[in-house]
Amino acid sequence: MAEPRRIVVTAALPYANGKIHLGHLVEYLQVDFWTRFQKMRGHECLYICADDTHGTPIMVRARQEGRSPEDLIAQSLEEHQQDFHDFLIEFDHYGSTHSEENKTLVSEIFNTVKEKGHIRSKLIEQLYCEHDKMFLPDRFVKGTCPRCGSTEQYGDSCDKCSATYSPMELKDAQCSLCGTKPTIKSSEHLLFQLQHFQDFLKEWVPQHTQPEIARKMSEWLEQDLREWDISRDEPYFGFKIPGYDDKYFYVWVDAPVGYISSTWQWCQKKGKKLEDYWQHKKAEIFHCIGKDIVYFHALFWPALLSESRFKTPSAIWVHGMLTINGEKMSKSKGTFISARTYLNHLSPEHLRYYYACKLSSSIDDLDLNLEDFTQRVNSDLIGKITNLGSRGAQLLSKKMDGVLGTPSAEGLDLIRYAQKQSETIAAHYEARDFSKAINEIRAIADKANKYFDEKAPWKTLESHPQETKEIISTILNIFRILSIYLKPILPHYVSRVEKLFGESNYSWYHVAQTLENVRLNEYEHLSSRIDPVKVKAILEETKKT
RNA sequence: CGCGGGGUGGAGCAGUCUGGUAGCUCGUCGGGCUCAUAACCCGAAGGCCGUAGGUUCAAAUCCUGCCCCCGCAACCA
Repeated sequence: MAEPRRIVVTAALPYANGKIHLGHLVEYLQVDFWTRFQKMRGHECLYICADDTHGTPIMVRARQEGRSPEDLIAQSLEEHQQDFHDFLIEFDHYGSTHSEENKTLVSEIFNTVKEKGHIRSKLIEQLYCEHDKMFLPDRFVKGTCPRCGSTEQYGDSCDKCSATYSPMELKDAQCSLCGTKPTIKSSEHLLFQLQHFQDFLKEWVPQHTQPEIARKMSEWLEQDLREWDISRDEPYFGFKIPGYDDKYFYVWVDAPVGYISSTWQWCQKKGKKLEDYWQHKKAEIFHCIGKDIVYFHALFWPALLSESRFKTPSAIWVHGMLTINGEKMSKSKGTFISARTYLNHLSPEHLRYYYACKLSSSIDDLDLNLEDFTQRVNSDLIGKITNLGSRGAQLLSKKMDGVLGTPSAEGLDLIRYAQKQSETIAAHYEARDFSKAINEIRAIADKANKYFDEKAPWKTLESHPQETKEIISTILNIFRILSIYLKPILPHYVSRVEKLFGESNYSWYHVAQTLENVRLNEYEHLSSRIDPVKVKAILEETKKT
């Protein structure tokens, strides 16, 4: 085995103002597959995440619910962690951006870029609600589009005619909270001089993102970059900017710093040094994000990091959005399925398997077609793969003595073939082409089923017990190998397979062994078929809530 | 004419860079098997590759226009 790598992988921090839904899971699950795979390969690989807790929406909601923002984010943190846990997502550390560590690092990074001359202040005019006593971000202003006259449009753009404009241009503007007509008020803002990083980013972005993303980013990079407003006025829920009494960091400044501070918390827990993960030249850092938040991660974030003591990321992995039955998730269509609602009816491993079947390293959207989901899980995972173990184990235990024999030469050929796919499948996992990995795995299962059928061992139990056992032992060894390949995706399922064979803690390198003369433990049901009624129940529950 | 991505049998995808009999899985239909979670095996039907043009001996693949879907458009997160 090669020298162990030292890797930190992050998934985007979920916002504390909302529930985890199936769209979020596209990201958290694929990172979970990848990090579990790396760990099986013997590498040090941390899966780091945290709740994103600051900003206007949290403050406003806490105010509406008559409680403190701290109380709200504490509840959210608990719910999020429970959802992730129940989806078998295994973080090495799950923190919060509302932590002392994060506050320290945000201030440190800010002070560094300020000392290097990348911050200037400027008076900025903004809509202000006299009733709610706050400046209004774009999404808190509603009015009529100045171009096409559509009503109920937000402050930044019109979803009817796709015009973009400033909130000041919006006609009949109203505060979306209280309906009051906003006034215009100016205040001092701090601006990060992103344009200082134009050359750096022009070179950096294409080297650290997928080609499609680099093309998209060139839209910004070919123009002159603009300065980025990183301060917000009171009232705001966030960290105060050092040196100012009434200014707060914009949530998108402290959110990505949460990647580092959450790693730092893990280090403290484990007695490790943060430098080894965020500064050491051997360390690899990957950010997995949706295509909706690319510019924060591919422009602002590397620019900030480039002036700090920390490394810029090794790569940014951008994935597409989730659609359900081919359409955007929608509350009105009842397809805004929360993680919890799904879990109330179905096994997390079914969704894990389905997403793995469809995930690649491209930025294409991923469609959760509920009918396809049901069929694919039932046919592939249960019918082809699981059934192989079920047939083999029960044949051996119920009709024979329950002890694995030695495969024949022909059987060994098949086992060797399954073992030989190891590096191909590993390469697909490494490249995050999970769908290709699953294709390879399924192809092995197909061959095994064919072999099973051709040899028909159930017919020769009495007449040729020796050969019969050779065949069943071959099938079970292949089933074992398939399980090892599937372990990053189906951790609980595979732990039951480990138990069946009297083993534990499969690493990737367990595929090289062939099991012989081992007594099987009792066969436990590994996974159930999806009953379409339960899929319907999920949709019904979603419509109700 | 804002930018990027996508549109391939009923469903989900591969193939497009490097033109040359349209491939995989599911589903459907017919047959086989009965060890297994109505699972497994064999066979068949089903596609003018979004659309209209162009280049070429030859286009899903290269070029152009148009339509539809997703995302972005720097103060929503």
